Amino acid sequence: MNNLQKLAEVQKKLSSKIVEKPIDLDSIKRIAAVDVAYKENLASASFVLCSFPECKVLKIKAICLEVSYPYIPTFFFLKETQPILVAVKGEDFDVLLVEGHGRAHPRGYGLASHIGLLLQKPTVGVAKRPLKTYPQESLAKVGKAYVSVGHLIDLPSAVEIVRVVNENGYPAPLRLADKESKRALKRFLLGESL
DNA sequence: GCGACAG
DNA sequence: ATCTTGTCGC
Repeated sequence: MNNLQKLAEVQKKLSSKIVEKPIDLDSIKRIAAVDVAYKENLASASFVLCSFPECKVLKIKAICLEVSYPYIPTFFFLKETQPILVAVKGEDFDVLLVEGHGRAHPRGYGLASHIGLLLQKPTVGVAKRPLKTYPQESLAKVGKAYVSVGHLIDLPSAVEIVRVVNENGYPAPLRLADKESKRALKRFLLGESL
């Protein structure tokens, strides 16, 4: 059995630890989002915190790191987990939006689930495109976004949350995170060249 | 040559 | 994800 097959087995095992349960939207006061941008071997992970449900920006930041793993389809978490953990370290929020899938994954364990399990915080997977295969009923479409459970939340709650912060078909916090990670990356590279 | 699945 | 100008459309 090769390393990827072993890693796939790990995903299957961790998948059973994912908890799906409804969340009272009234208990959510702060929603966060993370995204990562790249430039060759450099990764820039951003963290955006917004009020909920108003969705006003409370905090925004980004960190730069060396890329440690390549992107391998269905093993996306391998490449983005480290940057995200560093960006989220020390931060607090009630629910986290992650760019990528959660349970809507061949083995029911995408990046959003992995981050949720590691942080033991509610996470929602939000992707621009669906994967080829995923568990039935695990994926929902909200605007242009494909939503799935990351951890400590259920699909109806995840869908409602994404609907509330939806802006032109995509959750505002994630759109901001995407912008910020790219902006920080360019700023970092420019700074290095001076 | 075959397949080509998030970012 | 990233490489990339103008261009078509709401």
